[in-house]
Amino acid sequence: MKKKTSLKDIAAVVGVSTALVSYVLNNKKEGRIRKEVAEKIRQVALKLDYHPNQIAKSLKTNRTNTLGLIVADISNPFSSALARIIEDEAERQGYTVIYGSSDENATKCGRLIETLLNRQVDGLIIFPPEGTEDQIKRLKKRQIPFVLVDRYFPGIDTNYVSLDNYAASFAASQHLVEVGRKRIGMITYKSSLVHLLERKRGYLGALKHSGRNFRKHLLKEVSISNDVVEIETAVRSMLSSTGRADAILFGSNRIAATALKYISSLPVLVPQQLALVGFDESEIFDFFRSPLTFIRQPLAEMGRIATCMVIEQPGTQKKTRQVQLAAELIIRQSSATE
Amino acid sequence: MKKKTSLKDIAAVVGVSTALVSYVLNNKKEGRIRKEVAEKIRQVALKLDYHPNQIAKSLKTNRTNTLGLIVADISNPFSSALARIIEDEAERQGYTVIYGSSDENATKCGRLIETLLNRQVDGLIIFPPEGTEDQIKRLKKRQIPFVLVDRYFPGIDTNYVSLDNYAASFAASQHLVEVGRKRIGMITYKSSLVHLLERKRGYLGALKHSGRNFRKHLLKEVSISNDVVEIETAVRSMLSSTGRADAILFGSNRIAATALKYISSLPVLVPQQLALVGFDESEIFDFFRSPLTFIRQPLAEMGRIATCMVIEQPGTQKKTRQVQLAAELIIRQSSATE
DNA sequence: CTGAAAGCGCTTACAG
DNA sequence: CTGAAAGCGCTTACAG
Repeated sequence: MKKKTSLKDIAAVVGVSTALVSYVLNNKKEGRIRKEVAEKIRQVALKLDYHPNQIAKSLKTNRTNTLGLIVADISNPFSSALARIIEDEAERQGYTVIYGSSDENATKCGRLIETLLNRQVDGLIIFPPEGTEDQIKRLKKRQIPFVLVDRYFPGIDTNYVSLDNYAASFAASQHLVEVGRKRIGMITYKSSLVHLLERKRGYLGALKHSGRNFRKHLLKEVSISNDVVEIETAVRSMLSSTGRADAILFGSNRIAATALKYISSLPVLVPQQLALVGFDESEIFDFFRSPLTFIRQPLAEMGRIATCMVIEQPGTQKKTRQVQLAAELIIRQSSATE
Repeated sequence: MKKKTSLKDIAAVVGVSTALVSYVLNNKKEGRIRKEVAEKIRQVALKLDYHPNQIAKSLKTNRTNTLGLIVADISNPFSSALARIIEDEAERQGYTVIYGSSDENATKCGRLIETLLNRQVDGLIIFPPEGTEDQIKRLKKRQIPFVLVDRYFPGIDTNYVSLDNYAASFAASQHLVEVGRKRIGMITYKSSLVHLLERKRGYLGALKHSGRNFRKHLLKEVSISNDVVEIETAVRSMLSSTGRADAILFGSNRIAATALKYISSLPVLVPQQLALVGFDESEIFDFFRSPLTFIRQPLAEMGRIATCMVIEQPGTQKKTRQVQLAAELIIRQSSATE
């Protein structure tokens, strides 16, 4: 790379100090600098194609105007949709974003946090994986501005933006009850992450509320690694047992994708024999033989609020803010009344 | 944020110069520093929870170990899949990545390049939108290490990694000929971007090669903004005219997604009356009533090569490298023999 | 009103 | 062998 032109170069040409150049180019001491000098400086800056070195500026000001984003996996549509919203909102406020994928792995998340912090990001937006409580506590203690998205830890008082997963899951299950389903099942992740626990709790709550019995074999918890065989096995056993499911709620769009592919290959009628509801959105929901009923998360709002929270957060730790957003149940053919 | 501990703090505690601390912590003058001093420094660093400030380091070394990535839209699966591969490869080599979405807009791309450069990225990986020739030339002149991905400009000698789009499109069209299709259509983008021109050229080439006539009404070029109505209109007119299409090749996964949704609503049999082939991958291809035949791009290779190219590129401009990767045609039901 | 000097947190050529 | 000094490219409190 060719050497870039610096304040010093401009100062040398014009015959003033770098300080003066800095003032002029940042419009700092408006009017208090001689017109001709200011004009000359601007001209030379243009001619030498000057572009400020943000790194140097950051070292001095201790602000990088950079946000660190740690998602589960940038190639997952849920993550990348949020990444796009965060990018746009960050740009609007003059920030750029560095990203990393945790793969739901606590160790990798820890490494990522360290890397981003070493790069002096002004704040962190994190989808925390299971087992990262200590990392989050440490961030708090170090007074790093950050906000948790999608999930959070009830035991730690932090900023977060999340869906009201309990209500969303309750509403979806309730809907299945209302369309006359008797044996409603759920496939979700085996995890201690609160958003997933809430989804399970919402499902159980709705069953109880409507006097349905909870049947152990209709609640399947699969590994968060999204193992295809495990999900197919779960579907198969829910549909083969004596009290076979007549409805299934999927705990995530990844689970739904795998399960739907498998169900497509089975001789089961949707929704007649089996009603289905998905969590999150996915283009494939439109292409399943009966377009899927699903729980829509307000991603735009979620991303925007998270970005604003972490940027606005003042140097001095004010009190934390928790936001729970409401989901919307989009009812379509896969859960139509029989 | 609390003040972080710096080399100075450690030096003060131990009673040595910051230089010495730097040497020890970077294992620079191994053995040439007294054991006890080195040990003491390491201990204090640990106790004070020292983490090097990459910003300061960067200012001095003129390297940030950061890559700038400009995709079309991070929320598009094609972009985000590549973003993930680039992230992984960059991490392996000790780099992090800043991203931005151009939305296929030249002005936005220019702004993005400036922003990333001001942040002193060590290199740029770019999906250049239409009309960015001057920006790319400028990058070359400034001797910024960069690599173009997916598309490139034939008139500018740069590094790039792209698909052999001509061959891919030729093979797909040829395949449709071989399964007995007579009136093969294509819906692609109206664009001067070389990868899209090549796709069109491959289609036309295959027709010619097999003695098929090119029929103007069977080649539809739609706006790159992916307008739903425009794509639906294209499909409708290809299927309604007298010489109606009995096969369609889609020029991108976005076009395919919209077209497939529309075709699903029509009383047309796939593949009996209409064979279909898509470009790129998409989960929805599996869910269309006849799983779609598609052209698979070697994304992993593409991302990896691009990342290595931009990192390896030496300070002194060596000669550029161009890579064209071969696609794979995945044949499935949507183009099965009648 | 104007601008020289100090310093952000590092690295490393160079002097002793 | 050991380590003090200079400097990367900026900003801004402060002196004149």
